[in-house]
Amino acid sequence: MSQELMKKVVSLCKRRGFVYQSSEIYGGLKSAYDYGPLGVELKRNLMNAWWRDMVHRREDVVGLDASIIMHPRVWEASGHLAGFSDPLVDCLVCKERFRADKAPQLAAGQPAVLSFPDKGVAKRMHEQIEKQQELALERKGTELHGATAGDRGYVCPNCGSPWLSEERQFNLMFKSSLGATDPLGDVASAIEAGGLEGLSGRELRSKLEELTKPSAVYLRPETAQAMFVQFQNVLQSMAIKIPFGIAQMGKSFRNEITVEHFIFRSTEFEQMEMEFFCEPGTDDEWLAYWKEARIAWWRKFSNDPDKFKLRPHEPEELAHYAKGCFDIEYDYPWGWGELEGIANRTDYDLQKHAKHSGTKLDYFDPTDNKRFVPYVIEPAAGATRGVLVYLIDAYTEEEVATPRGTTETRVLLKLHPQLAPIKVAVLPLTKKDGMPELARQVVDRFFERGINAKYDEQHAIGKRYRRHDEIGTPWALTIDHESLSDGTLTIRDRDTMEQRRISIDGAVDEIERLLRVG
RNA sequence: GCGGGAGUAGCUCAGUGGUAGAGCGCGACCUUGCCAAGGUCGAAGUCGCGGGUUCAAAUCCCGUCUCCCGCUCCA
Repeated sequence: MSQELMKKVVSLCKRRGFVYQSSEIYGGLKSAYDYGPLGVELKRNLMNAWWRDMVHRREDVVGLDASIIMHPRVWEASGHLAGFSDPLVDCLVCKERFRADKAPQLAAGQPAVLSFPDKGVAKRMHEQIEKQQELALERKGTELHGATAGDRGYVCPNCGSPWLSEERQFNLMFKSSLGATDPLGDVASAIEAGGLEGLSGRELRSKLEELTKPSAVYLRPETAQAMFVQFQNVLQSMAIKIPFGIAQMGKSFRNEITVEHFIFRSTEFEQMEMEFFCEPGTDDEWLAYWKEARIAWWRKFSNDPDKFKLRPHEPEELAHYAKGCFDIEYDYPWGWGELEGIANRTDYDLQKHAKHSGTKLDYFDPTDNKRFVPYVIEPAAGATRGVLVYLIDAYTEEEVATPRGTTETRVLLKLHPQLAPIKVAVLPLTKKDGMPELARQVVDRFFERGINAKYDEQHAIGKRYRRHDEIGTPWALTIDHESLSDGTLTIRDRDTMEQRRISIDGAVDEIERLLRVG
């Protein structure tokens, strides 16, 4: 059922020009998507709404648009260079994949007991292990006895098996090289000079890294670090006082271990992040403030506010630098999942960058002659996730009666008018009697006011209504015979399908009014 | 990355070795004129890609890419 919903949304996205797979004619590129003519409008509307509410409508938040490639030492300081490579291991018995550092610790030589969900599985695994490992085990119900832990010092968290694959490093940041000369040239020279002969795999790797390091740069895995790195510049150039925030929207890149759920988790994604700098001691209040403000913001544009919830992080779940954290989760078709994280990052980032850069990153409060390193509350939202959430939220099917006495399914996107790609469709009832000409004049009035309107005369009127329902156009204005004589037109509501007459001269003002109300 | 499923027209899918199909959608025209109406005609497919088996492959085999589900990670 819910998987059906996801399929329908994905299909509609392609059919109606919201989201296409990247490089599709070349077979597609894994986890890369392009936003089509309607998708780009939806995404921009969402991001502009965020910017408007987070920056323009507040005195205490300013914007930033930093470069995607920053000094590589930024990522040393932030911990991303180290922390983004977690050793992962596969269980050779049950095929579970897990993080080595989070697996149950068991000293070498200790008895390792394997356990499985039922006897059938246990029996099958028993035979498989004895065949593969040439080792006799004893089966007691769902458990297998007689194995011992290896030198690795841990066992599979799922079944308890000591038979594990090699630890594999996953480099989650996208690496590139800065400069017009190819760093592989240096590697080639080193090989020619014989400098790489006789090295072990590990030594060779570190040597190659050393050779390529001078030109190595990374695509940012999050937009946040730029706000810390530019903290001092913003503070000084804007004459702004704490508490204040720096907001930024933009692309980030992560080599995720697994990408999934359409645009939910992709290697290239778009974020809307804000770092709110406050005095230590006020951080708990600000975390409470921002988590409420942020979930209210998401709910504002939704048809189903109950599908958003705040989930506090368990202490053991918290990132090492975070003092407290709330996720805003959405009830996706596959279950609850993250949409935004609001974290109390303490002074961790500013301290780190101060130390690594040798620059003081603190704040002097002139009112009480106090100097301190601010704490940071970070509401970090996924913009591309937001697009997906509102598409799912908006997708609606309803049974409607036809004039022929049958019923049929009407598909509509109940997008919030401020998010809808096209705000208003202007339709001549027929292609005759000067209706198209008058309708075009009406569209021009919307163009002049910068409202995305669409003239449409193709097919019968009912079909045009339905097509605009499907792309979420909230209002349709129809020029009919009366329009020609009395200067009025009908305005049709997407959700109720109800119509009323308004004056043509007042149409633009009316849509602007509805857009503000909506 | 590992395990499972899938890829045929824009979309949804049928087609299991013998001339690539349907519905919807799309385009033109006729008719109608306020909720996917009817009619006529039409365009559209590297059957994901590459290789192999075969007289013959969408169909069988191998490889590969992509998508979906699970594990894991995160905005």
